[in-house]
Amino acid sequence: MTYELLVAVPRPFRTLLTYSAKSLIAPGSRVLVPLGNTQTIGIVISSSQSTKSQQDEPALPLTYVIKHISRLIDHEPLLDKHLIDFLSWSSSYYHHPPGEVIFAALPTHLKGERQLPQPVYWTAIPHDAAEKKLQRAQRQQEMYHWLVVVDKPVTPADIHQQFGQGWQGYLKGLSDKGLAKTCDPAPLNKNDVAADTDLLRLTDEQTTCLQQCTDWSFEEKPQPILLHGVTGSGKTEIYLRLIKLIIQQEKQVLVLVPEIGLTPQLQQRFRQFFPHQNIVSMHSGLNDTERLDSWMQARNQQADIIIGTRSSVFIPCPRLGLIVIDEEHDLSFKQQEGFRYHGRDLAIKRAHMLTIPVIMGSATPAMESLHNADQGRYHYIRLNKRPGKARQPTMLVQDTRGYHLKSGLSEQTLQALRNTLERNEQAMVFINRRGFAPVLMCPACGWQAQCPDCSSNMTFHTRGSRLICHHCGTDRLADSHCPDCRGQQLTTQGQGTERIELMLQQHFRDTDVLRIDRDSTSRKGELQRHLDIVHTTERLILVGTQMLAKGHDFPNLTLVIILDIDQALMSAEYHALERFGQLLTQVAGRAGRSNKSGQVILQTTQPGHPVLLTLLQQGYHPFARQILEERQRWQYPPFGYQALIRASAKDMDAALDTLTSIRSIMQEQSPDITLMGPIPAPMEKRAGKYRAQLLIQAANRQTRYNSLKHLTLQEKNILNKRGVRWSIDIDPVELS
DNA sequence: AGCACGCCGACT
DNA sequence: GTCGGCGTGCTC
Repeated sequence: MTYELLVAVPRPFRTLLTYSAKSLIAPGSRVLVPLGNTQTIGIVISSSQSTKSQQDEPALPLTYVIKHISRLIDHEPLLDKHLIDFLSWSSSYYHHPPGEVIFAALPTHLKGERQLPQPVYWTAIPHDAAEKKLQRAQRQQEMYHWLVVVDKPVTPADIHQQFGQGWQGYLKGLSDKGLAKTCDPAPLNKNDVAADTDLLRLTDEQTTCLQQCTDWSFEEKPQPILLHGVTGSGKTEIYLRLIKLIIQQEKQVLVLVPEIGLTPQLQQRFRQFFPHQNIVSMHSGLNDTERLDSWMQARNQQADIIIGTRSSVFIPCPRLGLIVIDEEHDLSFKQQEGFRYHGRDLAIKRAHMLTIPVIMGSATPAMESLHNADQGRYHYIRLNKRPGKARQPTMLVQDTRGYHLKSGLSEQTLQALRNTLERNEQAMVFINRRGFAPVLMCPACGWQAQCPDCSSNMTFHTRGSRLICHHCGTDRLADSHCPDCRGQQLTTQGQGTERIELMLQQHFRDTDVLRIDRDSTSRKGELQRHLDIVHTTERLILVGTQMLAKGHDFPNLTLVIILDIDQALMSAEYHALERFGQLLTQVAGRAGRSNKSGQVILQTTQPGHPVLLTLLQQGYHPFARQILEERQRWQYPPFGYQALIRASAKDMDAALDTLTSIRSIMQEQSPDITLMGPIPAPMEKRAGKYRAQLLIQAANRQTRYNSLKHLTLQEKNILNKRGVRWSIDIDPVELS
């Protein structure tokens, strides 16, 4: 008797491969299989009795010989049925090869043949003479006391967190002395959840909101909840209390946060609220072993709460009861290369497949989410009040047309800065461009420093007088004179954080100017050091990029100045306005958070921009309405459904030719889709490759799916030469 | 993605 | 005469 397996291998194949095996293998298990003339790891997706023995004639004659697997690696499956179904769905939705999708969900260590680690727990062995035995071993004594006090089985990860480097030695010491042993895991403690005194801290608005979210969450078929809460309105407090209810039902909770959202403060708040729960995290700051540990704890149901960035949406959680998505509008939920999934959208799908609630929060919800709420597909609730006396800041538009700007700031803006500093308060200048100036040019002949590998200017950085390309990282010493006409002194044009910093230092000699951007905070812990300075210095000017917009609380900040927004207002990219509105609202939320009133100044040459005025005068929601109306007129998302096919090659024509071929294949089969392009990408050349794109728009998901499914089936018929690489991006958020 | 096969330039 | 350049095509 033989069995037939469908196996996903980590290769860009559009299909699963068929292998035979002598026994039935549980789906989700790893197998080693022959592929070509090598071996590779695969994950079994399905397993069935071979049809070969039953019928003499197969329905379709096979054009290949089915090979036998080399060996089974796992004795228990890594992934459960739900996760396999969820990953398969993701693979179809994004038209991405199933094997690559499945392997994207595995921690690095499990992508090979390494054995699944067995969970280990340690506990203290009570002993009367323990004190005496440990007299001369200070750290071992501390560890023993800790194990006794904790009074439950702990994992090596817990011990590591508590005792840091050298924990293995101390533990071994205890074990050798008969004072610690391995044991079975502890049962989950559903009753010791959170301190009840915390409930007293909710405001009336929060209490009502929590009640509503609770009711919605416990509906028979819960719909996603969109929690629209202004900055500082306490969305986290709602999440925590909703999570508590789910934990009490002995379920697990997955919390998705943006890439920079997983701050020590957030983890601290969770640990404080859930002192008895096992909280694990999953983010880019962990090494492969730590990631494996978190993954295993989630899979083995030891972790009650998993906090992580977008890839955490794929973590196995056998008892998942709730998904929380914080800052759901954040762009970092969308993977921008390879398997281009959206963590938020997949989280909603996963919750739907499991019939569990999902709550997503934001001060500036994404247009798609607001639209889904409008359509009744999501529940929608608001939190409008900031705690304490904090009020919304006043907004001032500063028309800079026809003014001579002193390195970017108008005289009125400088005056507002002066006033703020005189009151011993902090000001922040926000400019979304790092470096000194985006252009280095020759005033005589017009030459500009260009990146050799990208179609973009190189940014001038003062540190070491260098030119850096912000798209590919090319970095070289800046020219001292024009390479074309040899003569003149070169000049810079435009401004970045460094130039604003320098100008402010010269202008306000008695005030500290602190710059916060990727360049000034690249070293580990540097951002935290900078933030500490902000908290301990009364009077200060902060200069920075969008790093400043996210989550940090600056109590003494009362003035926010926003520069260089015209690009967003005039951009051809329809997402730019939405992003600008979100950024402005988030940045403005930094001003006047305690009992001081805040002011926001916006310098622009477009003071009459209608959407800008709506945002400033009426707020985010009316602004969003206006954008949605505009999108509806053009049938742009969320009213239409897009996919972007990107191609890159060593020359532009090759890329365009491939896309033209794709276009004709799609057009033939799907007359009901709109095809735009192919055109060269807005940035034609990047990192030495020419890039082109073809935009597909459909009236519904089904049409989009069918047209792209047809394309992938016709893959072999695409005219493709000269090393053209192409890929599909579903629901693109960046058309560059 | 790997890995092999395959047909054209500068080397012991 | 061969080593190796990476274009093309296949993997159950």
